Amino acid sequence: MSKRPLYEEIKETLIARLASDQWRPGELLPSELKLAETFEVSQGTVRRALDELVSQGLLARHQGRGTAVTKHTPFGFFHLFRDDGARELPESKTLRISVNAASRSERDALELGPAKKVIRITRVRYLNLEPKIFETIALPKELFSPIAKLDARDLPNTVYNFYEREFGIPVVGKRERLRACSASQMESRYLAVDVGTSLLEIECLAYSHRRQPIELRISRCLTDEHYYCNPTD
Amino acid sequence: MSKRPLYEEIKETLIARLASDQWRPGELLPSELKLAETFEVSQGTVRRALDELVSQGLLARHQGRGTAVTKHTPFGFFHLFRDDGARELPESKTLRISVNAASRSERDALELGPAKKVIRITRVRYLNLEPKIFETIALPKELFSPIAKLDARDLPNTVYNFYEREFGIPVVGKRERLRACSASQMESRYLAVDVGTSLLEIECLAYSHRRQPIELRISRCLTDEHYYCNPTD
DNA sequence: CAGTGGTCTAGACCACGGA
DNA sequence: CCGTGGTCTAGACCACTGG
Repeated sequence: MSKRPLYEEIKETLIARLASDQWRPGELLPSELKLAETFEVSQGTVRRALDELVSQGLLARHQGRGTAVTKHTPFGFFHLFRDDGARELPESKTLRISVNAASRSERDALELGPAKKVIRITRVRYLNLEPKIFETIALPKELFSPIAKLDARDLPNTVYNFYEREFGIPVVGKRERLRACSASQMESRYLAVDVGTSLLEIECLAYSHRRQPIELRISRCLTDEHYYCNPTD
Repeated sequence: MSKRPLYEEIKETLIARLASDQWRPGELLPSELKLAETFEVSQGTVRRALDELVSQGLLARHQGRGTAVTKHTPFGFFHLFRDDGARELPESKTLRISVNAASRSERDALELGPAKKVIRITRVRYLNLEPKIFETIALPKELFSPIAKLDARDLPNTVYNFYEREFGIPVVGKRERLRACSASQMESRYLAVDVGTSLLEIECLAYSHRRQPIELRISRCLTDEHYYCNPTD
């Protein structure tokens, strides 16, 4: 006997099935009527559950066609805009892939036990062919160990899709924290600016279903010609 | 004859009435049943309109009591957190209130014609008693001219509430753009740091109903002990 | 064309708040 | 206690998609 609304339970069940890959991204779910039958509720109730999952970005509805699992990892997930408001897709050049002991902050963010290891990826990202972002990515080694053996050239530049395609781990959410910082020696070299130049630091923690943390990414951005805009609309 | 959904029209009507101050912040709207009668639709339809206004933050519902107009201008509108995750309320010290010709960027953001004037307010904001933010606020003079005559000491530090209370102009939304920048001489003096120190610049455009721009605010923040976190959750 | 989601109705019962 | 919003049902008709 639970006192929770039916649509909450249905939502949870659907999320669990999504997490267990019962339906693949792009695939169509059963129709509302079908779902209503199987859950033994009315169409309106299942509709409410679906609506909330849509607003969470997990599903997408198409009138006349059906309800589909979103291929996650939108871009639209990339929040740097040119000063004139245009958006540009970044190119990436991976510098290095290595395995290290997780730092304190990485353990905290990724919820790793002590002595756990992370795969660390460093890369430079280009906007309009100019180096603008110096990026460090930390991944739990237990989840992604095959990546450690990859050649830097073979890492695709849209890694979220890669995680989903190769490991079945979709990124469904993120949390970002922003600060100002100063360019280190290495950053200054790769971004072709003076040491100490002001950079925008974006610390982004990506997580999958059940809010399991997947990736900690620290991007340090030159914002001389770009700005960060959050998705508040 | 419009082909738009009924709840959209109802939503628009309600927004118009809110904009015209038919109901004051904190006041209770008529019940769903009453509204359904007056609009000659079913309760479910009016409910959907209300739900969307709630998710836009214009209304708040309370089971057993009714649906109320939100007093806008939350805090929760303030996005700087201490590194340990705690949130602090900023104190303010207003330095100067003046009237100037609007700059190019102010005219663009506030949608002002040429030769229009703005009221410009500069202030320092303190977190935990330490100066952390240097802030410049630009307001269209036509909307807020009484402010120009105010003594700097008389400006409250939660100005959004002030706009709503004194001018009947509620802030219902904002758009933020972030960059890294370097402390100018004046900023370095008030924030007690070296010239050139990296600061986080938050450019915030606040608007009222019908997306009318109200205020352009540029906050330059020391992020040595704080971070910015956007409301993506 | 059949099947889907999108809108809308008119009821029902419950949980909560305030008088 | 009554009136409120919160949930849920079982229908209806429409608009769109695809074969």
